Amino acid sequence: MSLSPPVRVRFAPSPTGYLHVGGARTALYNYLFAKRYGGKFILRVEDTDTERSSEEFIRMQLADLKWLGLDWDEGPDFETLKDSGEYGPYRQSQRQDIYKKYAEKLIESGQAYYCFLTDAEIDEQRQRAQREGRPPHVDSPYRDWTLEKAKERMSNGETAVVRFKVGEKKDYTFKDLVRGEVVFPSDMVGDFVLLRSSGMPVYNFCCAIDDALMKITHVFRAEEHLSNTLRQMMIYETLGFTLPEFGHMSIILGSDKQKLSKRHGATSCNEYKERGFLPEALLNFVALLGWSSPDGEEVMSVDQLTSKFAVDRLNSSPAVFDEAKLLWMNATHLRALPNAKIFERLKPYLDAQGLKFTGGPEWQNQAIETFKSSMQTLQDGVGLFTHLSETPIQMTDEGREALAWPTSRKVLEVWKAGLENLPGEFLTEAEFMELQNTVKEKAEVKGKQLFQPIRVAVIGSPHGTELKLLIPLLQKHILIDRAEQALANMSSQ
RNA sequence: GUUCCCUUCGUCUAGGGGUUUAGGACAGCCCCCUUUCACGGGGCAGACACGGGUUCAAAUCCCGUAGGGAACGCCA
Repeated sequence: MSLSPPVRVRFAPSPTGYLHVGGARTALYNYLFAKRYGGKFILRVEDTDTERSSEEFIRMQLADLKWLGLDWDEGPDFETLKDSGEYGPYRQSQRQDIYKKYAEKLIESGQAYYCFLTDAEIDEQRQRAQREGRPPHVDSPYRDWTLEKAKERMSNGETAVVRFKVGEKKDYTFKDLVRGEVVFPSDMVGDFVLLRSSGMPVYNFCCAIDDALMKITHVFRAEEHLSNTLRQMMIYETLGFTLPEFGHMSIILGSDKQKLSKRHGATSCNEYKERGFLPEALLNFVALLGWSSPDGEEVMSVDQLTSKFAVDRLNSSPAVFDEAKLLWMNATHLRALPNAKIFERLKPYLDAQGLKFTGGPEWQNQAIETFKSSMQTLQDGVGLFTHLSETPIQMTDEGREALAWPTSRKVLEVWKAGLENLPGEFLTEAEFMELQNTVKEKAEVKGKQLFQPIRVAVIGSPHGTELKLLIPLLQKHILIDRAEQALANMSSQ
């Protein structure tokens, strides 16, 4: 299916840090919409805030997007930052000539003007307006100055911002794809800044010009931009551009119902990546924050999301980011993967911890098969695989309790002796079962008195993976070392 | 303060006048499976913010109120 004119959507992050999960959702919806209707997904970098933006941040954002698999058709390359696409440059900091040209056009036609108001003056105006119960708009005395007069004042080096001259009061109406008809009275805003005194343009101005010049047909963005739409509509109107369609989705909240922010814990995609979340799970989860599938399905791949995506199922009320559900979503996506794939995904996380394993594909397969039901994240996998490495185990309090049982010493002594008598690098499941039986008879214990001390001597905790599956994954010498260690611990107490 | 947006189980949501004793998912609780922990299976509990209208009929439409959010920046 395709729409005419051809769909062009964009994601326009401002590079002031890692990609936020809210940004990921915005990017995803735009991406899905483009794919669904055979359109183009454009990436534009809104780096006009030179104080907070940096190339480093751009790279971080692009790397996060890349990790999520949300590939863009036009925009900077994620490594070289070199543009591809015919509507570039795609970084606003490199489009200043364009903005300047349009600003001059507006100044010359009297629809914008130079303003010399200082911060202090503006602040005072705002406070007075607040006190008197008026909207805190700037009321510039320079509004009606002639261009000559303003230029004269600037000729001695004084700088000025360029403000848009808001016209006579009227209503601006548009049909929001998510919210339906939205009406803004024009006096909702005062004369707003187009160009900073440094000459650098401001968000609303660039955004309007770029969306128009880049032939963007649909703008899906967060609700916080809803009221910006008014200013952008004014710019579109005076410049004679055709308005794109807008869809403002609800914001994402933290568990305290406040806008999701750092104090809620992880908010950046990168943090979720590091904590071992799968990109497809994170995408699936955020997709459901404000959108639902027509068939009620919840667990979906990006391809399935693409084929089911439609704007009429976008929800306009805010959604709380529930990490418990994300965890479940991640576990579900993880378990759906073939074992070899899971290992492949886990590998970088193991490497990062310096964990090396000599086991081949069959060993890897067995290990994943054994552990996957208790993994929610890849980091859980790291913890589990650590048990299989030479890394010394961490003893839990419960573990110590189990070792303190009167029968535990005998169990471990027999266990260790039995291990030492066995040939080969690894135990087979059958060998383990036999040895466990020997321990049972010689130590005269059964049930948890039998297997919990053994498990503690292997992983440090009485709870965990079934022993007959776990033991064959461990090299015998590691098992012996750990049995010795456990026995040593017992004597020292 | 002004303008705009939002309001269904704890959370994400379905439902958009009668099909609803308001459905599903996560979390919670219980049971089964299980020599532990998980996984898996089954079950229980849990919501239409409030007040007015419109209508034979309202979770659904309208108006208020309350609560939350956004914007009013030389942030985006």
